[in-house]
Amino acid sequence: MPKNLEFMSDKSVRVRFAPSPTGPLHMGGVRTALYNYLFAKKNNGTFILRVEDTDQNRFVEGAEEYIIEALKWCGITPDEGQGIGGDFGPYKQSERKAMYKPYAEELIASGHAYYAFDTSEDLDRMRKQAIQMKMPNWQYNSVTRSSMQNSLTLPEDEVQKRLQNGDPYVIRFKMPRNEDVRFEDEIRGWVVVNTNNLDDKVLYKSDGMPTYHLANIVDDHTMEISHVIRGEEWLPSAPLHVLLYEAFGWNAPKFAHCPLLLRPDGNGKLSKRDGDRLGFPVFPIDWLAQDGEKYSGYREQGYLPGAFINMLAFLGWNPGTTQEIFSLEQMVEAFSLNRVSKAGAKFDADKTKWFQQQYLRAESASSLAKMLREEVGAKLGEVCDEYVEQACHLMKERATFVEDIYTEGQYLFKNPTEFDEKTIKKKWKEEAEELMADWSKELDAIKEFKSEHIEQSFKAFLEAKEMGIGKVLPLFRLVLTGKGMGPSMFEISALLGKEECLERMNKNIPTIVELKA
RNA sequence: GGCCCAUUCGUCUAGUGGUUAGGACAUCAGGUUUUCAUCCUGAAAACAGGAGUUCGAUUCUCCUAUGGGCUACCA
Repeated sequence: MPKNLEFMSDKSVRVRFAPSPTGPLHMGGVRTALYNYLFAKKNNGTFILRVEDTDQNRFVEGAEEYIIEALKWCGITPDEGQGIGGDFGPYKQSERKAMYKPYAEELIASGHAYYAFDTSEDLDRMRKQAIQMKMPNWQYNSVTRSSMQNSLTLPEDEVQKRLQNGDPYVIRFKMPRNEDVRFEDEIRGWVVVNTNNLDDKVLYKSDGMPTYHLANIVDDHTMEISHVIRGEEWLPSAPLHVLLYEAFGWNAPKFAHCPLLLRPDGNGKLSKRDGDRLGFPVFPIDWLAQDGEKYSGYREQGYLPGAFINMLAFLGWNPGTTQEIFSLEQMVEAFSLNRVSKAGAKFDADKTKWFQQQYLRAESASSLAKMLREEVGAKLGEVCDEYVEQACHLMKERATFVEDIYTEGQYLFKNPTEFDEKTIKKKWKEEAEELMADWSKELDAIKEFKSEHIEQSFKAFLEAKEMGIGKVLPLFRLVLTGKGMGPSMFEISALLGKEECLERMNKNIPTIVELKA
């Protein structure tokens, strides 16, 4: 029996990716989105994008657009949600603002929440005092709330007066005392927390916005979310969420907390600054911060989206077989939450490159040619598509990025101006000039200028000269390409064509002779 | 500090009481190649420690250590 069958049985699968637009989405977030997407598709479900912008202070211009574009580049586009639409909108919490207050009030009416009038300054003072008394963890909770300014301690008419006055207030969850909250996480199994360790979280802020906790529960419920798949950093607040569902009398969705992405060096979770410091991107696509600082992305570094996604998926998930290269469709087929690992995974830049190399190699010469044109465009000069395609064919085995095809194989597009010193030193002997001049004549005599004919002619030339291939071919390579290494010289010369070859022989032999002297 | 989560080669991981502890990346050594890359072959490399449970623990339980997360009117 398929392991996911249980999810298909009662209600349909609806999952959401719910980032907040406080900046660019980093690769950890992309992976969470990916797991949501894979899970949804695997179970014929719906993948929803919801924007959690309840913190007006942290709003960053362009972040929402960035998220949508990044997901699009990765190929994990939502079925429903912000920027797409659907029957459960709006999908941006600031646009749902009006609907949260009644829910908060419902909780007050049922005794699960209360008004609190303490200001941020009051709370700061409490915390500082506590630290001075060597109690570093002051919390607004079942014991401290009795000495604070709230609707549990103040007389009813005083509460009403303050509310009518428009005094600022928040609504807090009344955390029950000494209760074990338990839930079964799809990845971790049973998690148990005692409510004595939990505080009276603010549900509704004095600015009229809900906090993440309230908005999250209300939205997940009203959007009929079946599974909450999110990062491990949410695990500590999951018990609160479970309690909230209970307080509302709603069925809670299933939870799955994914392991975090860790930095490859040292400790801690992967963060914004690690990338450019350690020499790899942490973002899917470039992000230009408002202070002008640029954070680089995989897309602009030349990674193929498939490679990026494949690599990400394997940071914390595996199919249980030895197959490592998976298209998005194959991943959907193979995915299941119970094969997601529990421990955090250190990001590995080398393996990422390896994935990229595999994906590049899997591309056809013609699609590589197309990409190369898009990337380096005019630098290629006036060459036909077929030529570019051949160049890609020759270079792709030794390239990691599309751009490498050009940077490593510039000589395919123009006569080299630089000649590898080491090769000159090692291979260019006294007789080289004459040898190459003779070979030039042989080249000129080749009627059908094809790889196999050039090779035949070359072999004959070697025999006539009674010389080994290792003495002569590197010289030919040096003259034509300026390099000491690369693809087959016969294929290169065939691609360049007779005319170009002869011209380079004429021009470059004297240049090298001069360099040698 | 408190709470929660985690712990197999350097890294990502397979493994669910009995295995020569498997694979991949990286590393190293051979082979192929004019060369480089690719490719092929091979090598080195791990169950954090300690108690239990058991005929037998990498696998189950507990403790310790280490790592990580959370601890805001942020998400």
